[in-house]
Amino acid sequence: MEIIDKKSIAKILEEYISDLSLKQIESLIETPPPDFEYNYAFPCFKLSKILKKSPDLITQELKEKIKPIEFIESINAEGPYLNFTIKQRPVLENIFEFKYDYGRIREISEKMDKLRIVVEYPSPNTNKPLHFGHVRNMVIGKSLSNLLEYKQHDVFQVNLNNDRGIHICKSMLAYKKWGHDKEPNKKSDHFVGDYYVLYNEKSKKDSNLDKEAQDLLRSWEMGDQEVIDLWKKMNKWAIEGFKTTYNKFGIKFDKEYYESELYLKGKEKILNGLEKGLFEKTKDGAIIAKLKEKYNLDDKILIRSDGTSIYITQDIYLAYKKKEDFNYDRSIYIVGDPQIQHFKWLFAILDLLGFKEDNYHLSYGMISLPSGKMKSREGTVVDADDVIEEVENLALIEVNKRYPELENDEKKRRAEIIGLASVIFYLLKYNPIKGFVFKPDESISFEGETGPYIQYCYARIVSIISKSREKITTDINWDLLSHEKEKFLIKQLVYFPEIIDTAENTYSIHLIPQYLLSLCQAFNSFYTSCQVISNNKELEKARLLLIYCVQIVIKTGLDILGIKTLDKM
RNA sequence: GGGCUUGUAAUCUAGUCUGGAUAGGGUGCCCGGCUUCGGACUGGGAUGUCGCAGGUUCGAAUCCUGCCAGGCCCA
Repeated sequence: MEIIDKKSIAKILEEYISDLSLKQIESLIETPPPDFEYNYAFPCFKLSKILKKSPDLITQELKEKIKPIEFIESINAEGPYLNFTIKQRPVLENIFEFKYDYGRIREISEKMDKLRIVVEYPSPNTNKPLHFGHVRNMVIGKSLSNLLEYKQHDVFQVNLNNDRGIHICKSMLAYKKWGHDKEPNKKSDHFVGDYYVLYNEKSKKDSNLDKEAQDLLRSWEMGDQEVIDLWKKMNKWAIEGFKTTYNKFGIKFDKEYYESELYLKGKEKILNGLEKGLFEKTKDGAIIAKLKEKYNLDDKILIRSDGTSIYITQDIYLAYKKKEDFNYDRSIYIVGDPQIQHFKWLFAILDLLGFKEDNYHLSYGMISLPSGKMKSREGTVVDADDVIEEVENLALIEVNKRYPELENDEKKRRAEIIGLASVIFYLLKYNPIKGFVFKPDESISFEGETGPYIQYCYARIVSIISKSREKITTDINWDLLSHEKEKFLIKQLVYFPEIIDTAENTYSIHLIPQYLLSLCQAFNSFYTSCQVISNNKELEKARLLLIYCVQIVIKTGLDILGIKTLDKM
């Protein structure tokens, strides 16, 4: 067994290039444009500068020096590029042998270090249901967790419920005034959210309400039993409602934190830091962190002059708490980009306190509507559950069109899987840094670069395999996979492990959907020009192996994204 | 006022970290492909000042500087 990837190519080159390190060589290796048959290319421009020779000449010389390698089909000098073509056989043999592990073939064979990683998401407020922005957060958090787990790390998924503060008091006040002790007659987080919207409607006309909400918050802080009971009841509804939505996406938390239990904590850490001279006290008595010199950040107030602490104090506490709970090597926060500054401060202050852990804020852009920002207080949001339901209904219509005779339960099962795939894939295929405008009609589709496109490809493969009477084996005539489409398809398969690797190292989940699209495009193109089942049984066996390998890779990729496959769709 | 970030065809987007082969895809538009394994598919075509202007370089969508526009954060 020979692992085939960029690293393997770099190792070969290392023997012949003394002027560059292995790492440098690896980072120079690139993937040639699609219509080149080569799998990898090494451009010799850098060497040309060092050696003061023309890149073309260096390429030529390298080509002549390099001895034949087991898994390399051919090495080609083309201008300044040294091109490598991989043999097909070891690629398909690796996939066939490693199956689901193919994407982590190095970790499995070389026993890499395991890390303990905490991923925190989606951390909602408990006064209103989840909206589409939360869905983006959830699918990023979930798929990243899946990816890290796939790469053999111990992953702990945690959630921070923002369950206290003025926002929840507003919902509580509205319920108190107009709720008449009703029990939820709909999904319970939506029930709670209705009162939040109601509050904001009423408060436009009645300015006293804001004062009453503040009073309610004060009573809560004083521990007024009646208020606490109401607060508990409504939070329970909200959180129970969320759980149903989390379940849809297969999300389960190892631990849930509650702001109400944390918000007073962290003060001692600050006071401790003050004693050690890490922070400063201003004239009016506030405590601040001076971060300009060391971190090039603005000063940050930690405790106000009236002694009340602010939001960041509890996050400082929570960082320590998570360390205590999970003894992590790395802690990742999935939080939207409005909070970028907040996390810069948080990490700087933690660093100042001597808490030198590997913290990372994975931020993502906000989703807005054609009419502008989503505003939950006005109810102008894309509701998470609504979108999911809508997409599932669309999928049901499609399933109905194709299979009117199916049992209703089966139709629904398929529609749910297809609909979710569409949503998840749509949210994960773009670079998370970009915000975007959600247009319901255009955004969720089943055609083109979509989840169902990938699922369809998978179902086609399943269908062919089930129709063939041949056994899938690596005992095939390797010379038969010579069609241009076959070569191109195998070329895509080679890249899977390093795509997974880059996705992990740079937290770039979107590389996986992008990769699956190119793989499936390659498959569909192969499909239209190459018949698998045929009278030529040797050819059938060879192609069967090929599509079986494609199936494994698709399945592995979709699994990481949290998308289910269907044998029939 | 300070900081972060985005700008690629009608439209959405990959590529930008680490400069390198013809800027890849999708939607929409035009013309094709099912008596062959699933047409949620596929073959071809038209559409580009890679925001603008300089600079660095043999070579810039990619790096640097300035400007313009959007988003966010801080004050």
